[in-house]
Amino acid sequence: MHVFEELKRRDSMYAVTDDALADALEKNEMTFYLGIDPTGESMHVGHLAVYMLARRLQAAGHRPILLVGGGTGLIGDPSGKSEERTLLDLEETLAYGERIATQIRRLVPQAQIVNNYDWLKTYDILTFLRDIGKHFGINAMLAKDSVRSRLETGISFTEFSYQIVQALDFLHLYKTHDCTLQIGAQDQWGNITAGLDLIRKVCGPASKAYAMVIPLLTRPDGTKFGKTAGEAVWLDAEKTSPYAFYQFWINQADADIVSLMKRFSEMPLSDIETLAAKAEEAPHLRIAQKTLAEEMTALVHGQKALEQAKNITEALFENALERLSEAELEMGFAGVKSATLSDSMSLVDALVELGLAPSKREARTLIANRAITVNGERETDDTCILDARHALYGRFTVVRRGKKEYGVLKRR
RNA sequence: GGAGGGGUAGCGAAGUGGUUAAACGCGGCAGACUGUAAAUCUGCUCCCUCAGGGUUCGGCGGUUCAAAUCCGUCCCCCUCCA
Repeated sequence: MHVFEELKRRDSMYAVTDDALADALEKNEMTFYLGIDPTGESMHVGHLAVYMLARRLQAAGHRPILLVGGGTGLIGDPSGKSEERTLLDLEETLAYGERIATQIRRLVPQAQIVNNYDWLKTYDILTFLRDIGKHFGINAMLAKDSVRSRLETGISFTEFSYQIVQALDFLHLYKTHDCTLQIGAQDQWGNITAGLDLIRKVCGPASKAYAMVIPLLTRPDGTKFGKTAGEAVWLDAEKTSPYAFYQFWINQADADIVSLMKRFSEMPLSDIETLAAKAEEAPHLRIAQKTLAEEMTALVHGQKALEQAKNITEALFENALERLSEAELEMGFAGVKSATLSDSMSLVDALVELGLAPSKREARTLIANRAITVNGERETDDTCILDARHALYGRFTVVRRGKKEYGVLKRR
């Protein structure tokens, strides 16, 4: 099956500018680009979908350029933002850019990585206004969703200009790298088409460039994909442990998992269908969730981290902490809330200290409600004191609230 | 400008002088069941601390032994009239 058709079937295509793209993708080796503005220190799981698209195109023989928006990040994309953002520092943006580039490199190994700060930083204003600005009609710019939705609440000239700056990227890559396709998420449509318009005006009607955007991830119940308890699921292992990342996928609902597999997994569609059939027959095994969790965790964090995540999952959910080695305990709980303990501490204080309860009073309530477990044993005594007797390997005391929230006390 | 109705905990909504920290529903958090699911059932859900205390019913001021409840005043919302 051809990539274009495959992408359609995988619900990974929301819109393309021109159906001739199907042909172009089939006949040529195209160079395409995908950009991200480094507005934070890590990407999250929501960013992953479009990088999977990049991988698919790459696997189909096309050449990816992954752009880090050190320059555009300094301007601020108004898309999807209801109000003006405060500007980020240059150093901060560049530092974030470094970290994000590292993540990108892992997701799409052989890709070329560029930073638009390199060509935007020296752009002079007269050239910009005369050679570029002339090609942009204010009316068209105002009509873009990203701007129009802000006319009521207000938008600065800086953010208003964002679409031009991003268009400049596409033009630059078109000219210097023969890049003829930009991909992105649905909300980037306006910015991407701005680039196409600019290319056509600067390079003439014979120029040919395309856009392809993926649909937003939506869930049947309308809740947002990519968050657990309101927290974003990050790709950075420091911010979201590989175990938590694995769990995020494991916890996807049956109703969503097949469409998520189509979007994220690199398994052939036929295999996904087979898997979906199996899952429907025996939903309790959650084979689809497990398969996707494994694939995504291995991709983002590597095979070793995946093995750990699975091992920890097994021990935790079978309530068999003793099965974990000292090293596994240490690594497994690396990402969970922890506190150090010199001698002993009351369970109530420990719950507060670990952030598992907001106050001592609520800690007691949780204990009374049978929500608290120490090293896998339910503890219902709110006068319980944690000391050396509770320490696994003489070092770790694992406190759990509810089914999935953990904290660990580490003895010095 | 005039007439009426209303502002109660995250949301919706009872309560119109005293056992009311405030019914009930939703949401949230747990427990049972299960598949780390859904549905269902059960408990908890103003704040802090051990017993006990503190602060709430739009704001402020008053009456009273006692106020979400009565009085004054101010602010905001809705409907109708001008």
